[in-house]
Amino acid sequence: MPEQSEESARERILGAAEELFAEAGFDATPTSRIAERAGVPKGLVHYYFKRKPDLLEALVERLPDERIATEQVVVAGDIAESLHRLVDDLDRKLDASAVLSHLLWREADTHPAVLEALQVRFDRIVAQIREVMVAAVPGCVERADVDSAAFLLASALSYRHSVARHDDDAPLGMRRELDFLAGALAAGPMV
Amino acid sequence: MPEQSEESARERILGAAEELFAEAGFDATPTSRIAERAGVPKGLVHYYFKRKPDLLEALVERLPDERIATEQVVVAGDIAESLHRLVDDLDRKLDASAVLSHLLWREADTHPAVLEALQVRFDRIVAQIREVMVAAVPGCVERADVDSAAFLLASALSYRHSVARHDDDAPLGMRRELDFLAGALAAGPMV
Amino acid sequence: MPEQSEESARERILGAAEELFAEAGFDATPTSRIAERAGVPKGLVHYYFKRKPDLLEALVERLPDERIATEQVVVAGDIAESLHRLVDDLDRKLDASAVLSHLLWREADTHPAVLEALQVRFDRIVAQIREVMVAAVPGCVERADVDSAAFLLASALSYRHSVARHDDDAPLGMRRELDFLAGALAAGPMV
Amino acid sequence: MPEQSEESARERILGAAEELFAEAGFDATPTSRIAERAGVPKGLVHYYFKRKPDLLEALVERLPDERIATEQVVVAGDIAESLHRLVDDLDRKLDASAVLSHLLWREADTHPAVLEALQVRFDRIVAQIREVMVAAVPGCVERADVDSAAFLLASALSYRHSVARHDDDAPLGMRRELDFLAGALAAGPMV
DNA sequence: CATGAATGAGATTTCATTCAT
DNA sequence: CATGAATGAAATCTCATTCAT
Repeated sequence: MPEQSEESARERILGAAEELFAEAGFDATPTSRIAERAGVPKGLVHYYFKRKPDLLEALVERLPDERIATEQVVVAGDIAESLHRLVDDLDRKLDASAVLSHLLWREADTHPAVLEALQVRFDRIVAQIREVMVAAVPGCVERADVDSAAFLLASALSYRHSVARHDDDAPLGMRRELDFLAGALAAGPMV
Repeated sequence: MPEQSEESARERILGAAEELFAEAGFDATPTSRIAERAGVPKGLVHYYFKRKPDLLEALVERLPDERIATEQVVVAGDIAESLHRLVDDLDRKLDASAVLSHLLWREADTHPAVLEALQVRFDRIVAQIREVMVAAVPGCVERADVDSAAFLLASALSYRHSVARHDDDAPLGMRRELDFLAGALAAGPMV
Repeated sequence: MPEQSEESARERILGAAEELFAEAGFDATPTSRIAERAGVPKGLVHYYFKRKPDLLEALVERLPDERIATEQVVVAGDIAESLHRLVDDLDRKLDASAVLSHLLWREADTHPAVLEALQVRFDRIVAQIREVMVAAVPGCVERADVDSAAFLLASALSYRHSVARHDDDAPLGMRRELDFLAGALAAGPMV
Repeated sequence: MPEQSEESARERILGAAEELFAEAGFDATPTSRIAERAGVPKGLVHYYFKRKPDLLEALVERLPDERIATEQVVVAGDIAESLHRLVDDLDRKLDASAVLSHLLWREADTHPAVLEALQVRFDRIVAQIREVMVAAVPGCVERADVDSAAFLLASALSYRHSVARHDDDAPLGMRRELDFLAGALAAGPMV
């Protein structure tokens, strides 16, 4: 007899696991505490997830697809503005699953399924940034520069959303950095 | 009676702990396994480190100071070359304690002492990059641009050394990105 | 909706239980695995057999009656041949329920109903062997010798069918032993 | 601080395990009950025996060697008496480890180490009986008859000590059967 | 009738920590 | 100083059984 049956018991368990794993880490979170927070009996956790790592795998599968339609953020000819809009959108989507993202970063080391999911995601973000840059730059632009800028930006984004989130007082935006990158790209091929 | 007494038993314990924590995480590493790998009896671990977290704290104190003398890497007027030399040096120093860095990053969430050490280290790297940039740029340069570039570079460096280290096939160097940043800074204030 | 409804679901459950109990023992076999092998939902096992031990009792009731018509195996005057035929028949019948026999023997210790069934069966076999011996021996024969021989033969038979079945390379027949016993009985009363 | 330190804690644990396994079987005996009966904390059982099956293996290694000096039981020329003395000695030795023997028989199915130990033991008993028979028979004797008789007797002995032990009212001795076998052998080659 | 989600007691196992020697 | 037996709290996982549908 489920107590708060709005959400299915399975869903409540996953939610509780996500929170607790993010708070204390995978290993430091007993399944009993997950059950407690989810408001279900201890046995039910293992009924749905035979082994504890299965919880992690299920969480990976809940990772939202943060793909963004390139044409919706590109402002033709204005790299800086295009990047702002892209980063805004990415931030929003990444924030929506911030807890999840962070916990996965922590567990990537020891859980291959998690590691793979994260690498796929990073590559997707790099590709997306590159796409927007190319679409926004008016004339032609050095492909190597675009790659460099995209890699730097993706690193900074990922870094902030996974590692540097502890630094609560840091401003979320990256306006300064985006302007800098946009300017560098607009300046055309460096000699 | 220590078996391989070249290193002190205490040192061997710390070395074993560093390896094992990095491999499997702090929580997933039993002190008994640390003793085993260090080749010391189980009791000795707790003799030197009363509580398990004491091992982590001792490891933090082993963090080498990767400060680099600015004047040794700066090539006046050549930002790109200066950054290359700086990143080379940083990479070398960070790599020397790569395992340690990574493990600390993993445990930052739950061990405040570790978190603080990491933030101090990140800030130190940003400052150092900024110093080198300022010293290398010939004329004046927008302070905001230097800050942006330094932040982006420090992010990418930290990201690689803590998180992205799994990606074995990625080239360690960042030549392309460094050239790009150097060019952007050399181009002078963006409009 | 039974999937392979040739056999009734109840029958398939008993068959699966017999196999699994024999493979791993009663305690080490979860009812869920019985359901799985039988191809029925988990709930159905407990629907037909309220408690797990009920499965064992139902299996005991399936023990075939291996009684053999004495007159069909006795070759008057030829003890050896008579015993051969008897043992052949018994082997066939016991083999038909070999799995069941073995599992019951394993569980006899802890399930009184099973123990009783096995003792009844052993006594029946002794009696049957005795009957055949008496019918086959031409003249008179020491009753004590018949008893001894019957007991020895029943022991060897039971031993093989319950315990020693692991020894796959042992020949099933006991020709040598039967000839020996027949000769001993034929030799008349020992002094 | 051991409570009854006459016997070592490890020894008390093995003793308790032997008793309980024999009473209820391996699977039905929780390690917690073993600890309880041994008068040690639960953790100590797993300190000495990492996995539960390790307890069984340790018990197998405690199996006494019931070898008997042939020359001590043989009464030259008197097969019956020789067999009596042998069986008496074997009974005594087997009885000394009766509980252990029986429990091992039960678990042979699922624990290969146990199975092997038991087969070795059975073969040893057959060989010993054969030796005594050959030494006691005055003239020459058919080798096949000796083999048959030895196999029958070993079966009956093993059967009684492992399986048929439930039958408390059965007399332990086998005087009748031994006399019968001795007579059969003494009668010389059967035709 | 049949089902499978739900339950909770309890089993095995792990492990940091203590402490007598 | 150093050791490893001892301890017990707690973790993961299993499973017979119940019951609403």
